[in-house]
Parts: sequence; C-alpha cells; structure tokens
Amino acid sequence: MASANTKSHEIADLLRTEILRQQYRSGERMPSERDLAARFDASRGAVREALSQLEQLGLINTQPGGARVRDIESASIAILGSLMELHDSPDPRLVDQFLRTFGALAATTAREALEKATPEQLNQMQKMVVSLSNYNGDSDSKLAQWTEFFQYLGSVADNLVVRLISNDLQAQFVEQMSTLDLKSAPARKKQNVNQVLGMVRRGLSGKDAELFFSGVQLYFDELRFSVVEELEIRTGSYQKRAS
Amino acid sequence: MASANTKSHEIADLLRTEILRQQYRSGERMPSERDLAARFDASRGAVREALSQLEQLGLINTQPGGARVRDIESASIAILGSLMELHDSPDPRLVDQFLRTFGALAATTAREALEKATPEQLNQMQKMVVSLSNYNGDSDSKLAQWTEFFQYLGSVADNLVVRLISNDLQAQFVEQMSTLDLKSAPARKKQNVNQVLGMVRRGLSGKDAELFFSGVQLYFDELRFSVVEELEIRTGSYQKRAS
DNA sequence: CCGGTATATTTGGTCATACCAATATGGTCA
DNA sequence: TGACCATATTGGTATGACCAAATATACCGG
Repeated sequence: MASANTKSHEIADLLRTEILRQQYRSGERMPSERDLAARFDASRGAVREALSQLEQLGLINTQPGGARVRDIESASIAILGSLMELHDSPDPRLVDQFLRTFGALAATTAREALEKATPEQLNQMQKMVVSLSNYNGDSDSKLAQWTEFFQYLGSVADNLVVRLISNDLQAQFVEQMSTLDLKSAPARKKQNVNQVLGMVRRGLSGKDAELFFSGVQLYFDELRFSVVEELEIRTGSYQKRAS
Repeated sequence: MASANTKSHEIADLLRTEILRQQYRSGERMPSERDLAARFDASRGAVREALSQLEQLGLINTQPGGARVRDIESASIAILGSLMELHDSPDPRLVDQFLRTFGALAATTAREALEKATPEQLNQMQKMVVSLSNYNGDSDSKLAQWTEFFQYLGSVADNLVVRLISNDLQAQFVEQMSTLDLKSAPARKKQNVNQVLGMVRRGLSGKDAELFFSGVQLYFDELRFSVVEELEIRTGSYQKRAS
C-alpha cells in the first residue's frame, strides 16, 4: 500500500492502519490535529491533509470539537486493500467474501459481454477458451491466462460501474493473491476444471448467456474453495473477525 | 451530493463536477493551487485539502510541477454518485450498468444468505416474502419492502466486501432512483412479478440457493428493463457516453 | 534553422503563526 | 440529580514564507 512519498500520505497510511487495527474504538475521538502534528513532527497542514484522506475513505468524521472514528462497516470499499494487508496472511474469511463478490461481478460481466459481443469478439472469446483448454503450463501462467480472458470480457461488456469497482478491488488484491504462492491450491480436481471449461465453451458456442454465466461463476467457486482451504491450513484453522 | 458545508468541500464538489463534465481534458494540467485559491477566494490550504480529496477519488494525480487530470475509467467507485447527478435525468446507460451490477451483488448476497441462514433467519425470510406476495399497496412502499428484504439478506450474509461496495453505491443512487418517480415503471407485467416471487419462495422453502439466486437476479432484470425503458422515453431515446 | 543545454520560473509540499466559530468540558446553581 | 453557563479545546481558514521538483524559457553551438 505504498502511497506517494509525501509526508501527508505517510501520516495517512499510519493512521489508516491504526484505525483498521481498531487501535481507536469506533465513535471515539481521534487525537487532536495539534497532537498528531507533534507526534509525527509535522505541521498541522500536513496532518489535516492526511485526515482529509481518511475522511474520504469513510474512516473518520471531522467536526469542530474533534474527529471521530467511524464504524469500519460504513467505510468505503477503497479500504479493502489495506484491510488485506493488516496481517502477514490475509484473513481467510475476508478472502472468501472477496472471491464471492469478485466472482459475481465477473459472472455478470461475462453475461453482459456475451449479450453485446460482435461476431468478431465472440470468435476471439472462443479462441481464448480453446487456448485455456489446451494449455498445460504451470499454474501461474494459467492464472494469468484466465485473467487476460476476464479482462477481455470486461472490455467487451464495457460496464463502467463494474470497471470502477474493479479499480478499487483488483489492484491491491490480485497482487497479494499472486504473492500467496498458491501452487497447491489450483491443483483442484481436474474434473471440476473440465466441467467449468465445458460450460464456458458450450455457453459461448451456443450464445447461451446463462450457461456462460454459470460457468464463470463456477470457476470462481472452485477457485474460492481451494484458496480458502489453503489459507485456513496455513493460518491454522479459523480467524474470527470482530462483529 | 451535499458534502460538509466547509469551504474545502465546496471547492472539491465544484472541481469534481467540472472534471466529471470533462471540462478539463484527461492528462491535462489543472490550474495551479494558487490560481484556484484566487478563483475561489480561498487559501491555498483549503484548495489543497480539496485536491487531496480529488486525488483520493482517483480523479487527479498531483506532482510538483502540476496536478494532472486522470482518465475517469481509472477513478474510484466513489465518484458514481456524482456521475449520476451530472444531468437532470441520469444517463440510461449508466443506470443499466448500475442495476446489472447491483443486481449481481444482491443475488450473490441472497445465495450467501441462504447458505448461512439459521432456521430462525430462514423463517424470517419466508415471512417477508409472504408479506411481499400479499401486499397490494402503492409501488413506493412496495419498493421499500423489497429494500427491507434485501437489507435483511445482507445482514444474514454478513459479507463485508459487499457491504463496503454497497456503501459507495446505494446511498446516492437509491435516493436518486426514488426521486425519479417510477410509478409507471414498476407496472411491469404481473406475470413476471409472480414468476419472480415464485422462484424466491420456492428457493427459500426448498433451501435451493441457486433457485433463490436466480429469482433475485430476475427481479433486478425486470426492474432494470422497466426503469431503463422509462428513462429512455424520458430523455428521448439514447444518450451516448464518451468512449 | 534546428537541437540541446543551462538558467529562470512555476508549481506542489511543508512549515509557522494567527484568528474565528463550533464543540466539548467542567463547574455552578437550582 | 439535572439543567445551565463560562471556559478551554478543537477544527476551519487565512497569510506568508521556504524548499525541491518539474516545467518553461533563453541561450548557444552545430
């Protein structure tokens, strides 16, 4: 989560982390700007710019009298990247929720793409799926190939809302996912992979948006199962999240 | 989009609107902080806080030498509310994209809720659906009842990622949707409504997550069709969006 | 006339100080 | 105990200044 190397961004990063780690209770008052300035050896202006960012993230409310910490549940999705980086290994439950959500968006995108696709685009999509079926390289490049496929679907669907959400989700997350070294995870049952690919292929050739949709959804379900299982093994069963 | 009534927020609102209206070309330099301060009769500090917010929204990049306008496609989802309010009547295409997306999230939420629901929660959900089937009031309160149902699903599913996304989507949007006075739109075919309700009811009673999922999805598809149709009539057919 | 380089200017990033209005705090009084 | 008021604290804003990075300009040599 390396922001720009300005002092105000540094301060914002630190305070954001502290808030997400719940070092300030929700509803509680933050230290005053003057105190924070003293603590970070900075000017009040720099601190105010940092707080301005936190406010934009929905983490605090500022009023004359004092800035108050808001409930994390009412924050912006832009904090998700930071949330994932709080611990060495991400919270399996959060990863599960993320993959459910991302899968839902990908599946809708697939449906919309198939509805809107020109014959040329449809052809390109089929080519990519065939390539996915035949390829037998390592799991990393296979994941990259899937990612490329989804990106193409996104460009065909051309849905700005999904695009904007993905901006906030993808960057931080996908990066961290790839660092997880999921070599064992994608080794999920071959028959499931083939089932997914079959649905996707048949959905495409028959221009069956619902089948295509379900195929993509199933892909993410499979991915979710294996990733979360791997994470739970790694972190030693479950991590509870504060309700 | 009434932000806090501080000067820096006012400035941010104005600049945000100007950027979204593409009054500055992408990649172009924004006026200098000193010029903006003069224009708004404000101090540089206030302007800087405003620009800090715009940067957080992904609308600009600031560097020594000048702040540059970024491509809207790379912004944060938090700008969506503002995007909708650019014109008197929202862009039908954007509404279509929003409802597709929101529907996908609602459907996933439904699926997750059904998976996780305790018997009591399942019972409550069924009660709400029965209420939806029987009620014969005006469309406004019917929409409110559906909203309540979805909120309950959200609390059962307890998916933080969806919750955070909804924070950015729902507030601004649902508000504007209700001001659209969609009295004619929800008068969509009774048989479709009954089909949706039937799927939802059977999905619940049979604990069939996929059926439940499809029912919710269908609900949003129906809603989307009618709303977008209404909007297109109102705005005089199509509005193109800059690619 | 052109291209590259050195210089001057502009611009964002930060700091220090000051004032105001809204809020919070603590004590007083009924 | 509870309502009320004076005071200290806090955020919001303004002014002026300095630095380093980026940009624009002038200059020079080919």
